[in-house]
Order: sequence, then C-alpha cells, then structure tokens
Amino acid sequence: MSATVVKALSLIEALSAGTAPIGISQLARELRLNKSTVYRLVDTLCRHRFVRQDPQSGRYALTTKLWELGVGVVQRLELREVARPVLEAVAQDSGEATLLGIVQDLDVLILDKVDSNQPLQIFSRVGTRVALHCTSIGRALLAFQSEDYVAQAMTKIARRTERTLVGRAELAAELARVRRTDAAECIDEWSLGVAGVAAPIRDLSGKVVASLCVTGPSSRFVARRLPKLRRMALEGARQVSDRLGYRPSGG
Amino acid sequence: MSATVVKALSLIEALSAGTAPIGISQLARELRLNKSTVYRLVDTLCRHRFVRQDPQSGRYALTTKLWELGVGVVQRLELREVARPVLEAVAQDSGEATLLGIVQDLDVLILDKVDSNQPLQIFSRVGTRVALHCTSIGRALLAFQSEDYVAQAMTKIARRTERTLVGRAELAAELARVRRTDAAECIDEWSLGVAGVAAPIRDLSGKVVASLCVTGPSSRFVARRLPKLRRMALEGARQVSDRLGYRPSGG
DNA sequence: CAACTGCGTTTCACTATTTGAAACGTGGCG
DNA sequence: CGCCACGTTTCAAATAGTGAAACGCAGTTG
Repeated sequence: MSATVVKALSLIEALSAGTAPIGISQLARELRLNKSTVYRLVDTLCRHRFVRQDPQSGRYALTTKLWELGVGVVQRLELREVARPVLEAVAQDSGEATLLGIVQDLDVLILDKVDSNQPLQIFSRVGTRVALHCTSIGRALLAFQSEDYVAQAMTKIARRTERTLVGRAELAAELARVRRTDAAECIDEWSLGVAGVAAPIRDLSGKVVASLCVTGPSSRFVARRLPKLRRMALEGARQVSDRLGYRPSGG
Repeated sequence: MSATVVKALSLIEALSAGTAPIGISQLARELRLNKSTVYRLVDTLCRHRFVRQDPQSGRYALTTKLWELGVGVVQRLELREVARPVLEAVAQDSGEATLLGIVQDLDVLILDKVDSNQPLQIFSRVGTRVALHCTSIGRALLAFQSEDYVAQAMTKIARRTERTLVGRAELAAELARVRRTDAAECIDEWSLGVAGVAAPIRDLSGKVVASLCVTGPSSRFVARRLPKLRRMALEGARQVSDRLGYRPSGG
C-alpha cells in the first residue's frame, strides 16, 4: 500500500481530532514521524487547500474542504433513508411502483425503488440511469436546474418513441408547466406503454435535490386516475421535503 | 511535494465529484493515471475507510468519513460567526468583556472575545486556554460533559488562588447547581480580582457545544449586579443556541 | 544582553517506494 | 462460444520519499 498516502491520511485524522491549529513539531511527535516528512505532507495538503496555515502562529488546521468533499455522501444517504418509508407508503396507496431519482451528469440516477404489488410491472433498477427530457422523474428535476444546465441538457434530446417530445420550445413550455404545478407527467415518451408522474423534493435551503416518481404501465395511467396519482406523487415529495427540513415560504 | 499524496487527493476529489460509484478503469482514464496506480491508491483509501467498494458492481465510492473529519471545522466556523454579534451586543449592554469558549482536551479553548469599553480590563486572548474547573466559562461546559470526562477532568484540579474550589464533592455540587440554573459563576478562583458568569450554548441536537461568558474585575461583579450579569449571559447563550437551531423542549 | 530553546523551513545523499506493462480470472453480452 | 472490459496481481526498473543536520527566527532565560 501507498505508505505516504497512509501517513497523509493519519495526518488529516490527527488534524481533525484536535480542534485548534497545531504545529509541525507537535504533529510529528504525536504521529511519531519525522519533522521533515510531516512538513512535506502538510505542505502538500496546504497547496491543495485541505489545510491552512495560521499566519500568526505558523500552526496548521484543516479547512472546510474535507467537509465540502464529503457532504454530498451524507446528503444522499440521508435522502435515501428519509425517502424510503415514503416510497413504500406511496407504492402501497397507489398500487404502482415508486422511484427516487437525482440529477447525475446529464441523466437521472435512480437512487431507490419500491415495486408495485400488481402483476403488470415496469422495469427500472436502482443504480441505472434514465433520460432527463422524456421521463416524469427527469422533468421534475430538469425544470428546476439552472438555465445553463437546461441548455446543455437540450443538446442531448433524443427521440425514444413516436410520442417523445423532441421540440425545444415544446419542452421549455412543458418545463414551465412543471414549475407552475410542481408536478411532471410523461406517457409513452420514454418507452411505449410506460407512464409516470413525478414531483420535486427540496432540501432545507429550498433547492430541488431529488424527485419522487409514481410509475407503471400506461394502461393504468388513464385520465380518470391521473389527478389522483399526481396528488400522491406531490404529497410524497412534500413529505420527503418536509423531513429534509424544507419549509415552504408563502407563494 | 509528495506526488503520491497529490494523486490520492485528486482521486478523492474525483470520487466526490461523481455521485455514483465509479470503477477503477474509468477513474484511471479520467485522471490520466495508470490503472495499477489508481487501484493501489483506492485500495489504500479503502483500508482506511475513506472509500468503500460496492460489493455488487465492484465499483468504488466515498464513505462518510471525509464528512466526519471535516464537519468539526464547519461547526466551529459557524459557531464563531453566529456568536460574534451576540458577544458584541452582550459586551455593549453589560459593559464587560464577553468570551466564547469550547472544550478542548481537558481545558477551555477561547474561540472569540469582545473587549469591554471600560478602562479596567481583564486579560485573556483568543486561542489561549483556561481551566475547566475554576472558571465560569469552564464550569458551564464541564457541567454538561459525560461522567467519564468529568472524572478525568477532576484529576487535573489545581489550586490557582486561595479561593479556588478544589474539593471534588464541592465541585460536583457546584456543577449540579450549574445544571439546575443553566448558569455558572466564578469569582477570584482563576485569578484574584477576576470574576465571570457563563451559560452553556446548545446546538440543534441539544448538545452543549460552547459557552458564553461575561467577565471582568471582581470589583464590578458585586452581589447587587450579579443577577443582571447572569441574566445577560443566559440570554446571550440562549440567542446563540437559537441561531444554531436549538429548540428547548419543555422542562 | 548573550546564550539558549524550540519553532517552521530547507537541503541532499541514500534507499525504500511507487510505477506501469503485461497477464490473470471473471462476468456480461451478442 | 468468443469477445470485451472489468478488477486484481506481479515484478524489474526508476523514481519519489526519507530523515539527520542545519538555517534563520522569535521568544525566553540566567
């Protein structure tokens, strides 16, 4: 194993354990390493902004970089944990499968799934990707991304079925509708016979971080039933957002 | 500089950037490193629990360890930022200096300070340490530590002045009183002529993470004025706790 | 006020460590 | 069944890490 990396990692752990800035010499004593070695390692960590030297004391401390790099992991874990019971409840109530998805590059990454208990089921596995532009789970996310991101995603629009919405203007209008109603729908656009309704999930800061989707065969997503399914997706997403600390502010 | 460590750091950043687990080969391509090198580095990170291999896909992803190591930095920054205006306001209202302290090893670490505008001032600098057992800022923290920690701290009790409380039973009783009233006081115990009152600051989870202290010359901390100063420390600590997300639950 | 101490930092010859092409076993796919 | 790409292992060659010693500096001490 990379001995130098091991030393660098223990160094980071030592810096994390002490809350106050610490000097090279003391660090070397604690870790039983040579002073030069510690200096070189700390210097490397400094150059990469993992560590900062206090200009007054000359001592070193961690920056927020570790946290920045690690916070995503925790958020995703928390999201899955928090969303799981809601996915199950919505699947139970609706009789359809439910999905949890996040934006990943220019796709939707399926983070979690609860199958329906009905005989006719729709594919899709955890860890797979689906398109942003022609799925309900994707549009519920895409509608709340930055203009730049949407523009980039638009370049990737591909026709999947005869019913896929491929016009940019039409898609833009549809995204506006999603923002207005907080809900997205897609029928036969991703794959013929597959339909879904989805709603955005927001975190403490109000940012859309995921979306919850109710999906099943198009034959069951008929006009009479759609409003009910839409309400279920919305209510599920609202519950997850609430548990993530989101507090809607009037409007 | 430690080239190997640099590679390990970029590897961590690459793992953090992608939200889904990623394979050795792809990682090697992205970083333009040899597959063996990436494998050895990732293996090292795995052995130290910074990274975990998804047993199904064989791909690798960050664990929460980075976050755990970095979260303290952010919390301390946030604490200082949040506490600063309160320290200033309390200093203004009381006419005395205010301090913000946290537990560090078996001492109090002074994280921030606002001086009084009165001529007669008391020493103490940011970054220095004071004792847990014979200062108000220390007792406000010590009173809410674990039994084990308090037992360890008790072994470090030292007489600083003729008025220092050195009896274990007396100190234990005093800590109980601090827990009851949520406020600590110390007069002439740390240094003759120095007095202070302090109150604990709690975070979102209700844990005591810091304490706020109003300190000045004993000559100004007379019986007639003490209740008012105590109320100011309590109110200041309450405000900081509130801004950290603490919500007191009845009792 | 000079000697001392301990700090962060730099140097450099030595050597232990990292490197990368190649190959292995495996699992998925057409 | 053959193919491809994956994670993993190997090993000689080469590079990168090591640590004792010394530097300049600041603060402390007799």
